Amino acid sequence: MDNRDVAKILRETAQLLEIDGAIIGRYRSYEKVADLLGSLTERIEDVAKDAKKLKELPGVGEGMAEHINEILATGDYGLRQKLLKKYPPTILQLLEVPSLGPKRVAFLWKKFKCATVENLEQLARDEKLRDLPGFGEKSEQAILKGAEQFKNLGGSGRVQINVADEEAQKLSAYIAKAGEAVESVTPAGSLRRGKETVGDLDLLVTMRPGHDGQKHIDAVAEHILKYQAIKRELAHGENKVSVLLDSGLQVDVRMLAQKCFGAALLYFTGSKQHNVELRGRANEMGWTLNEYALTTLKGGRVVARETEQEIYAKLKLDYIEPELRECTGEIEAAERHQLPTLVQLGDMRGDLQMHTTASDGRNSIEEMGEAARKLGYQYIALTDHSQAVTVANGMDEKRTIAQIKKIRAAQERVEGIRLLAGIEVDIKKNGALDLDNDCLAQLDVVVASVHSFMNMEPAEMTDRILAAIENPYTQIIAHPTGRLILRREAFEYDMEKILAAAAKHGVAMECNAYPDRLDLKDVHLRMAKQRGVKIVISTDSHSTSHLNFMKYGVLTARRGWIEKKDVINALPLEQMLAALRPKPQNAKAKAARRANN
DNA sequence: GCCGTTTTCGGCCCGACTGTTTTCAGTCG
Repeated sequence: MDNRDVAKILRETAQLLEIDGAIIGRYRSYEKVADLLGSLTERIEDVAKDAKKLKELPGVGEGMAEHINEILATGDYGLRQKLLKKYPPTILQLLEVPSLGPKRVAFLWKKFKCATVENLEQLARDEKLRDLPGFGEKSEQAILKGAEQFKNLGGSGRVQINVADEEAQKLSAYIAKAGEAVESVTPAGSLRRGKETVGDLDLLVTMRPGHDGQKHIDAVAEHILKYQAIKRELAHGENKVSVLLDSGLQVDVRMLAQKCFGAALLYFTGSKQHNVELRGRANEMGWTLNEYALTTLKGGRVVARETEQEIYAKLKLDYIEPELRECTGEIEAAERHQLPTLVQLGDMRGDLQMHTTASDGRNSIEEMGEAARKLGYQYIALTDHSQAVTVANGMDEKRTIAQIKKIRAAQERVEGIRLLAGIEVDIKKNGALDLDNDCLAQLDVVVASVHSFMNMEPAEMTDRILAAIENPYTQIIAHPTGRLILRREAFEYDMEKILAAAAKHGVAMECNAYPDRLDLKDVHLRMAKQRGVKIVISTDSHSTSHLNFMKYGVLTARRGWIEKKDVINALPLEQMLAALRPKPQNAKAKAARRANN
């Protein structure tokens, strides 16, 4: 069982306990451990082998340790099963419906034995909810809308980071035009933390001093509500506007005085768990922290509020980058001045995976080179597909050799950037690479990846990737887990074994920056770093515009605590080439190289 | 169920917003 499976069982237990009316602390304790598992880099199965180590996890005591062991041993948990005899499993769906929480769900069950979204919708349509205590006509309407939304979004309701990022940019630009009262518009929330998917968008609007009265705030709110892409207004308070955009993305915009910006940015950036920790720390120091300020517990005197930096400093912490704020050890590291210096977009010197018209890309070698040069890169690798990927017009040995020549010829015409001849060679079902050694030896960069037989048994898939890593021509494993965000699960295999082999053989693991992939993901990148595996951040571009996806790869790497020194393509050309695994050079390849130099 | 330089019992982050209230409960982030 992996951490996610255990976390799911614990989270469901927490939800069922809450519906069942358990006291707050009891279900919170289950929630807390479920959250912890979501970000734990070690496998809980391994941790649990050592009883002492298991109980050292924050929030895991005698009882919880036993429950975890039960889950690992039996695949389920007695209390969860017991609660599911009392309530049907579908009752958990109801919690996903906006405007319904555990109290109302419990009430609807008690009153109507209602446990499905369909049943709920029927009750709302039959106007059976409006006369219930605590309900009314409006809540009935809200439930009806919520049920519809639940069905449309398949329950997930999250969008890829690039979608949220683009919406944020458009809306921010629009809000900035509200007039001179608006000083700045800043995205917070999971978008600022660089999470791979975003549930809803948080925008902070600071008001210019002297223009921050209610009258000005109301005017800005009015302006926002006239934004053309709004599907529905969800809430409108004194300093907050919530809307649903046509794209299905929910946006919360908060207007605030400039002097509170730091406290608000910290608060609304999250994560929730990070904030809880900070507030606890503030309390211990005799202060209280909320979205307006860090203030003294007694007397409410303001200690800090204008910038996040000031607040962290008062809490005796180094500044913590938003991408690290997931409560996975960043606060302890900040206390000990041991935070990593995260890689930045500006550190990137080149891009080592992209496609051209030779396979399934939309642009030529020259066009990709020109576009990359404009981004300030020193080098790129053109890595079209190999023959096994027939749908993408993959190249056999002959075409690959011809493509190398074309790239060398293009280099003559494109100045100011080095064009490296690469390949994205397919890892076949048996782990062999899809092109012969003579061909691979002539390439500057060999990127290997899986595009077929994705549903293999974990042990088989592990062996397959291991074979690819052990092949002396493999330098980079691209999109190592094959996941497509919100669409396809990652391959199941033994990540520990794969990373150990990559470290041993000097094979770099890719952080694929394409926003549908972001693969390796944050947790795996951190595991890779801890094991000394080198990282490559590449866009996998299929057109010149995709080259801009690099920022999402960098964000993901930052969430994995990756530093500039961990990233091969943050190195200048010669050093980057030296950092790639050296390939065996056969006589044919040497001759080909001599002819080119 | 966890946890403790105030506590081994009694708390568990906390404020905004909504809709239903005539002082508050539930939801949300």
